[in-house]
Amino acid sequence: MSPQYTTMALLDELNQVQRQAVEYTDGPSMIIAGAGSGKTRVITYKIAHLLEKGANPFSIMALTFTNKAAREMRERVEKLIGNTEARSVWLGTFHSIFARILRQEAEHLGFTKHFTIYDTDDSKSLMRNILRSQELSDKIYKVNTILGRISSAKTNLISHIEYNNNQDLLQVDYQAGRPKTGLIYTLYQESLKKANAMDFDDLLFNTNILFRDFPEVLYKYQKIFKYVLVDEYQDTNYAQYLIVKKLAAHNENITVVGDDAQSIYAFRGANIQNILNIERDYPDLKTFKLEQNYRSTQNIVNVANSIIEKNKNQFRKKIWTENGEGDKVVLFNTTTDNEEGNMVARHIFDVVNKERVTHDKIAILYRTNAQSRALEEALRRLNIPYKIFGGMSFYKRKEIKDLLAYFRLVINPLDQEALLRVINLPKRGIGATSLDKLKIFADQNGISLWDAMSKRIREAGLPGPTAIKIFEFTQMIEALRIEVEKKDAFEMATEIGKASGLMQMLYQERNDDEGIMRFENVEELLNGIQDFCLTELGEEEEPTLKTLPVFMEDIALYTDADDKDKQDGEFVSLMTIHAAKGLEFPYVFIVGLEENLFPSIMAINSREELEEERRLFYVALTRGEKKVFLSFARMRYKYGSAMSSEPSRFLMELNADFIQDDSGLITEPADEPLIDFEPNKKVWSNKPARRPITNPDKSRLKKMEEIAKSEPTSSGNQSADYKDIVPGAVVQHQRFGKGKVLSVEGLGADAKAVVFFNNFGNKTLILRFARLDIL
DNA sequence: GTATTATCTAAGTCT
DNA sequence: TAGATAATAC
Repeated sequence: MSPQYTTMALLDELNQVQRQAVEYTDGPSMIIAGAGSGKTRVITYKIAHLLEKGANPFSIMALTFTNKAAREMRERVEKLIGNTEARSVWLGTFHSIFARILRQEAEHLGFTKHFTIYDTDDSKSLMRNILRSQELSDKIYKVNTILGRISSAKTNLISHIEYNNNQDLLQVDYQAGRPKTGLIYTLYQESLKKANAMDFDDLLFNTNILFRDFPEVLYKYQKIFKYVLVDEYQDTNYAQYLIVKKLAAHNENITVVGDDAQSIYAFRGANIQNILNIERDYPDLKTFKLEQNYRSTQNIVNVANSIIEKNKNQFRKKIWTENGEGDKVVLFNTTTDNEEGNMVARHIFDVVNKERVTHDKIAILYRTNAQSRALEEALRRLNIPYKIFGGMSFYKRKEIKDLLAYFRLVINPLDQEALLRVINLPKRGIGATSLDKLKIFADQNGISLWDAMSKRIREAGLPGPTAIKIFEFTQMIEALRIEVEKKDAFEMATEIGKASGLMQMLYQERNDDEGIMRFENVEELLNGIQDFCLTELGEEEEPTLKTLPVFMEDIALYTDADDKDKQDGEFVSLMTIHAAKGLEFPYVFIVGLEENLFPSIMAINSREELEEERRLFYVALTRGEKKVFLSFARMRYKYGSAMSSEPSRFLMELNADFIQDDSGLITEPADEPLIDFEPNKKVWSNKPARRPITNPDKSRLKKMEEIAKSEPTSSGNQSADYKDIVPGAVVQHQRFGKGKVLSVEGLGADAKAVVFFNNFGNKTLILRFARLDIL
């Protein structure tokens, strides 16, 4: 370990306030960090500074909200001080760090260390089962509503027992026509316990229980963690607040970093109050305010400030910058959402060609994931490389979840959701009727479904052949189970794939394009597991066996945004504004600025909700470094039918001085009469005073079209593109990356190509689905 | 028990 | 539109 920097040199890279914040290491502090003010820089330098002062890396806990932020932070600390020490810092998301602690201490709470973490789909499926067993209508007891209610109870540390004793809560449920919500909460928690499983909220809830009921355990961790740092503090909920408070109570070396103006997770229980709480908890709290923005141009900062000023609830502060004035923020509009996509694509085409920037400098941000489709199609038409974050990720695919469910079951046979998912996959003749009987039998005897199947199947009253099939299934799982700690993850995974018959089934189903994709996806998962087993082995630490449970712990809280393959390469990034928090891009497009979309229709009924939407807009704007584009469409497809839309109220709040208004919405009123795209629909009916010009800048538009058309590869329909896929061509695949075409068989969209990818070897791809881009 | 077809309905952001 | 569930036929 040889520090590359001395402490002094390290601190010289900070401005005065940043430096003070970093140097204040003994005692509680809060850093209010405006957008782009070097927040991550301060946290990483503080960790590095602590290490240089001789702190044990194991004594530092740094909590973030996303794995991505955690990884980025770790990399930056490694760069500052050399990596061996940085690797030992407890740096991760709230959920992953406390899942780790919960596994270590699981037996205190009546779980095993191999408990399963249920994702949202598992929770929903479990909830549906409970509603069915209670014969409650899922029309009245909406799965999402009930789960939302349970979730908010848990984040406020209200157990199901307390819930059922709380007259206020019961009253609310009663008046909402859902008097059995409390009972359902109890049944839900009991099911989780029986399944040796926790949902996302339980990870925080149970950590609180652990620290509350086992003071000696709490004390142990209080002594270990001398320094606790929390990123994005404005987005913590009560459960998180209390964990942090308890952990830090012994040493009081707590650093929280946040910005109330960027609080966008109130819907998930985040509580701004936590900022006030911490001031109350630590009367000698030292506060640092970072207000200088190093990221954006003056125009962008000014526009962002003009928006956030409209919020009543905020700690007054204003970010400022010494950066240049820059271009004005561009506002344009289009007739439809598809046209919006086209316009964005053309603007990107223009920016790339004129400003000579690469595609990875550009992001398109939207309010909802559903908006990505129109954008995606438009980008593809102009051959603009892009990557979508969020939405359907690799780990959400059916075939992947199926195999993972087998893994889960082998690790934790009590995992009922996994069991139900795979018991009849491939088909074993175990249908719904048998399972219903078994569930009733298990409930009556107070045992788990797994125990009913594996231990008392004779008593369940099933037809002989069915009982035998079920018993054989449990025997197969048990046999695999014996080996799960002895073999490495890859060996185990392939064995499970084989023994279950799943691989064979998928192999046989490769008769259409989707079948081939499914098989390839599973292959990719197995390759990934192999990589997992190979990496980190042979390093200086003692080589531990990378077992399947270790792999599963690693990916349990993995999300699409963490995908390492997606980090690099020259691609336009598409994501929700929520996902963009903490990121920055030179060019940012914020699309769909329409009423009922942004602000969301769900959030226009109270000032609090509306202010959160406004903060969201503020977050979006402040992602931009050089230039920001805003757009809205006058018509948008929703559930297949066209709906007219009005421009967002937020657009009227923009300070026009810093806007280049191509839409005519906020500057000059239109002189031409309003032209409706559909004569019978009144589009702007509610906004008589401010009428928009109907069309965007036509001359510009036409020119863009010419540029687009002059490009040989972007001249229109997809079939033209297929012609370019010939042996020898270098292509780009969304997941496999760069590759070389070896051979092509067939014609047009249905043709199959064999492509060699550097990282994945030879793949046979159907052109229609492969979406290959010519490089 | 399984495969196919018809019907219904969803509002959103994330670990 | 699309995905999930219910109904129907085999």
